[in-house]
Amino acid sequence: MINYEKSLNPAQLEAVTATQGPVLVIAGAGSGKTRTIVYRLAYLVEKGIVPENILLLTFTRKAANQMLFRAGRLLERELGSVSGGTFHGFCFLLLRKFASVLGFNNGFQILDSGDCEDIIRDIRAEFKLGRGDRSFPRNRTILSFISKARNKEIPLEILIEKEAFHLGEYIQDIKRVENRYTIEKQRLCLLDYDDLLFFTERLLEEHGEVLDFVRAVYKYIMVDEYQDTNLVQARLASLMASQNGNIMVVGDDAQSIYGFRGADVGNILDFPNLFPGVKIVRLEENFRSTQPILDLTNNILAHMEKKFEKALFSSRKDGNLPELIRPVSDMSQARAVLSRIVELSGKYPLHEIAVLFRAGYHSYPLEVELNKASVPYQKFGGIKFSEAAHIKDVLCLTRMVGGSPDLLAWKRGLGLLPGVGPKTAERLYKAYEQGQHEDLLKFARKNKWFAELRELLTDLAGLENEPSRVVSSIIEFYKPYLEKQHAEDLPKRLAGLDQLQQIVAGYNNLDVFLADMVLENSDPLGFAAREDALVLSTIHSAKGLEWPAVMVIDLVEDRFPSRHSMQDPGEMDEERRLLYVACTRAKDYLGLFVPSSVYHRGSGFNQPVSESPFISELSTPSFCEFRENHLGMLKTPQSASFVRKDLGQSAVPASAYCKHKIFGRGKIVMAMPPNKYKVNFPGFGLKVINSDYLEIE
DNA sequence: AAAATTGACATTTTT
DNA sequence: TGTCAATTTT
Repeated sequence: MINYEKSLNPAQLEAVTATQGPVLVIAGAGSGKTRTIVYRLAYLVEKGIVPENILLLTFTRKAANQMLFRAGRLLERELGSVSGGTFHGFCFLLLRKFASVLGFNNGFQILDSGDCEDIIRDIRAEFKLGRGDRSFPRNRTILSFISKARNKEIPLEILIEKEAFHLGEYIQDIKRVENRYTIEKQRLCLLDYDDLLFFTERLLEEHGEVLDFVRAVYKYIMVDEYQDTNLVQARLASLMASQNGNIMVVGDDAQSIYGFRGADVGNILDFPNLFPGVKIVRLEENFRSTQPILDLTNNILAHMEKKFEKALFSSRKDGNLPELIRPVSDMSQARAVLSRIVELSGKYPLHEIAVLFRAGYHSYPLEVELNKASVPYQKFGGIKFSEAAHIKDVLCLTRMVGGSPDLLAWKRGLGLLPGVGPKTAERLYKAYEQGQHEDLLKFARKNKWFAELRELLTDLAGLENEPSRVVSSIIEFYKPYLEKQHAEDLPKRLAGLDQLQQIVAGYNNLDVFLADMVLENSDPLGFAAREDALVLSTIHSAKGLEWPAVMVIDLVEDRFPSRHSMQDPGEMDEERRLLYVACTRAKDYLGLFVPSSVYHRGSGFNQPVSESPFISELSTPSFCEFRENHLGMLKTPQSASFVRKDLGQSAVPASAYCKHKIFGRGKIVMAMPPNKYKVNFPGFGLKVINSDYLEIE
């Protein structure tokens, strides 16, 4: 038996043991949210609930797997029979099971964003929209507005009026595209991400027997990261749970960072109205970060326009102040980060150090430095593995193996063959769809590459349950094309194909594999993070994770907050929450980097940039500041330390960050520490510059 | 109709 | 940085 009282604090215990009826858990960052869910899973099973009756919806499948693994370890049994995953993944499985109910007799395919763009491109060509008009919105832009309008459930024209006024003149054209897009998807049995959710809702609402089935199976529902659900997801959850009301949702409004995708903080705030009699539990004790780090994050939160009071406190009272480092440029920033990493790696293994940033490309200069220094790293976020051109090629060829016709896959797959372009590909597809095999045969006699592909597809037909064999054959077929097309970075791409083979080895069904490749962005090598690699990640992909040492880079205007968000105060708040999420990932060390200039593509020079307003607005310095001198690097005294006045004699080992090689010589300007700290730099002169800064000579 | 070439351009975040 | 669309050549 598990001793819950001993392992959990009172609030956590309350959330764990409230198994009947609706529960809302407001879980501050680092408050043991995952622990609570894990123990609750175990508790339910110990109380005799059959694992099959539990549904755990999380933001990534990786998170779900981890929780199931940990609960299983507590119980000393496998919990694989709990259903867990993302909303989208769950919806896919449900729709697949009941595809025929919705009229998809030959199944359906899931579209990734590249597929969707292809459809939009065709529609634009057909309507001859935006020919020669350079300001006509890009396909990607059109698509993102269509999706956003759907997610927010507001008409497209209103969304565009509100968020993209400059596109006003194109509203009618975009609406035409939207209509056609919907029709086209239906015709080809294709579902995009949003369709998965809306079709599932329709399935449950219009088919009572399906709803009854779902309710009978999933008697206990838990939803993690509820602050990032959108309207239809919230409706799905309540639809499935409303009969017996055994639903627990967990979230933190301060960490809502997916508004751009239609996530609605209102969901978590409205939950009590949706389920009257809900039990509300607040987890406010932070087990992750040291108090100086929490002081900084509370400081960030204090500037929120819309404030929800939250009093996070830590039992880890000691610890270093977060540091703020101002390198002269982004290149210099990369070197400074590298130098910190080298130093931190004496204390922590590489995979316990993370560098976080706002957008995928912000890490490029750093990646160059890491490669030069042969520091292994693993990057999360940015481009999706399955959307890299070569992976996508292989996946499309694989899609052609399944029996059901798939126009997009045919177009891309056949387009690889010499002598075949869009027109021919479409012609061949039509022939295939209508069973005119003679036409295909005729072309095969003319084009040996097509003949070869046809033969391969025939050989692989019927191997739906051995996806691994299918994919390896496809890869062998594809390799010559890869060599021809991507000769420059061949080794990297070949390695990617190897990875793909490793991934597919874990599947026994081709369709499920293909769907997962579209639905599962997280790490390509499964849920085992590499043990020996530094972590680079966008902040969005860092959600829910934690590291002993965290660095946040590019805290400058236009990058963080992103230039796009500057107009709307609501989006500004979301950016601020994003910084909050980034900083609350840190357990012991937090480093914030503000380069004074960044490389500007257009001019080819470094342009000066000002610091992020989120840094300027921090009222009292919650950090120790270092400024890089233009003459070179600065050296800090090794014996420097901060002494907490209220702790008497015991010195805080601030020297840990005062001996960096990058700070080679010159002067240091640092922030005046908060009142309760006293600076102690033996052997060095301290000069007060103003009420905010000290200079050390 | 397909392939090669040029020229412009735009870059958040993710299921 | 590479991606995307328009243009020219095969």
